[in-house]
Amino acid sequence: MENHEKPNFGYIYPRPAVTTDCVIFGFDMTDELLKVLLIERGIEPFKGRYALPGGFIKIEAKTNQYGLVVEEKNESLLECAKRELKEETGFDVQNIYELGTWSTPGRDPRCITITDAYYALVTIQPVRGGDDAADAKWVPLYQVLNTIKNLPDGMRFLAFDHDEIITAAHIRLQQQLCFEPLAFKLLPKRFSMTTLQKLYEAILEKNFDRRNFARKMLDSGILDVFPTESRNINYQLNLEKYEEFKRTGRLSNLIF
Amino acid sequence: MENHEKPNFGYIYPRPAVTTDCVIFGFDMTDELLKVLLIERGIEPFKGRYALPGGFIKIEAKTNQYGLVVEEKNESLLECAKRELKEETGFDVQNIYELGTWSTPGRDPRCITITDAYYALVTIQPVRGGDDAADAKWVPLYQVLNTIKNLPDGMRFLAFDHDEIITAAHIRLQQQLCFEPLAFKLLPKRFSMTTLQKLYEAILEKNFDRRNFARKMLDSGILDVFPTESRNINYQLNLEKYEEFKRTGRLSNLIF
DNA sequence: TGCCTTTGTGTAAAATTTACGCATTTTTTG
DNA sequence: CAAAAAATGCGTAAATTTTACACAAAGGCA
Repeated sequence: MENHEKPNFGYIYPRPAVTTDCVIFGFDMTDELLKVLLIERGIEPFKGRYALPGGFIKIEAKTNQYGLVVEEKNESLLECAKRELKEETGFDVQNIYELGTWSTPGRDPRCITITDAYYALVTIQPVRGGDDAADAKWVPLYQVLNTIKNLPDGMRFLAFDHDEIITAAHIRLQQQLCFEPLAFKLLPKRFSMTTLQKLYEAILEKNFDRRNFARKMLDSGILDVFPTESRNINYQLNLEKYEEFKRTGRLSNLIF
Repeated sequence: MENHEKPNFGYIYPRPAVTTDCVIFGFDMTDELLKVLLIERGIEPFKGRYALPGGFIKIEAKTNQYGLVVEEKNESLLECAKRELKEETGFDVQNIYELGTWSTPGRDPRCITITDAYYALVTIQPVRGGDDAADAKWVPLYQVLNTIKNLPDGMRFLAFDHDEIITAAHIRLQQQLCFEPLAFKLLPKRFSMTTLQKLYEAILEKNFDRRNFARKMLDSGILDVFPTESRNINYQLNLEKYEEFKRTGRLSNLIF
């Protein structure tokens, strides 16, 4: 990382540095809050501020005896995002989606840096005894967004332009919920209807009628039903039926 | 452009080259087809093949007497996309949206290149006597997509990975149509209801009932009505009312 | 045990979507 | 130019979906 803080000596045709950043969403079933995973920065710039996990793309250049580049190997941006996530938070993320690029001149004080932002959905482990990744912290999304919204003009809460990225990620998550069964990726395999509803409410910032919500979900046919020991019922997403529903059904049936 | 074809001599910490590409959509009212603007490449690689307009991001680096970079100026990726569009096609594009990045290793035979793809919506000028931009060509989208779909495994129609980009752009356009009045940006200010319907049908690849389509559009309240000399009626998007509708109305009312 | 909360199951009214009918104007074509 | 064909404006009735709300049974808690 520190490599890139140096000016690019002797490089006549400048290229921007390229990073990835990732908004990791998790649904905390204990307090029913949608949360994001933030990292406290240990180095400048923005030392001590919270930031999205991320880092520079890895390119391995092999040079011959004359210093000429004879072979280059790079990872894709998606691979970069996954690798950085694993390194910084320990998460092996499956459900990760591209959000967009941020490239405003001056966004990184060190050098010209463009970032490709992602968002990922994980299930927060109910028992999290001591984080692997030091300084990683689950923060309620609404707290972050409110803080950002109420900031004086020109002030920022997170490092770099991560305020903008996290705001955009939330909007995207809301929209994406209309086309994909994203919510289920934030839950354990089986869940109660109430939990599912709380999650939808947390993401969309709306409240739904309990009975209408359940009917809509069940009528869509994408859920398998599992009785529990108690009177309660658990549900599980049936992926085949969901794909079928996407093809034949009215997608707007899942828009609330 | 050719600058970047050289290996980056002596640059110890390699960075990828960064480009933008853009899928320009236009609706041809003469034949009621959704079209995309393609450029025939005049240079290698992929000389003679069609490609999306685009190019490398501009960074101006000032070096001092010792060759150290003392100041860098860059454009944002969006600015880059707009500039390349203007240069290559003559279009001064207003309605342009980010699509995503493509960064698969090896996608550019010259060097490690990642591209940030955009899609733009323009009104095709009814009279286009000779294109400003040589070798720029409006091609029916369905023709391009069909060609791509029916290609033998491993074969490509457009240069680079532009097959994938154009396919993704179409899907995005379809989805975006549910949240934004995108279609109107492909039409002249005033248009007939039939034209609007044909455009929706072209984008979504579905047919609608004429009377139901018109009612849905008119009931949403986002259109202003203008009589013509003949019995026919013309319409025009009312942006204020559309914003109002986005806030208060059910967005799915505009999903077909 | 009694009270409160949560969960499962409905039902009726309102709103929306869908599927057409028909007369009139405009365009096409022999 | 006139007849046929296609396009346009204005409807209505049935089917479906959404919304609003009632009530009984099960579980948690003082």
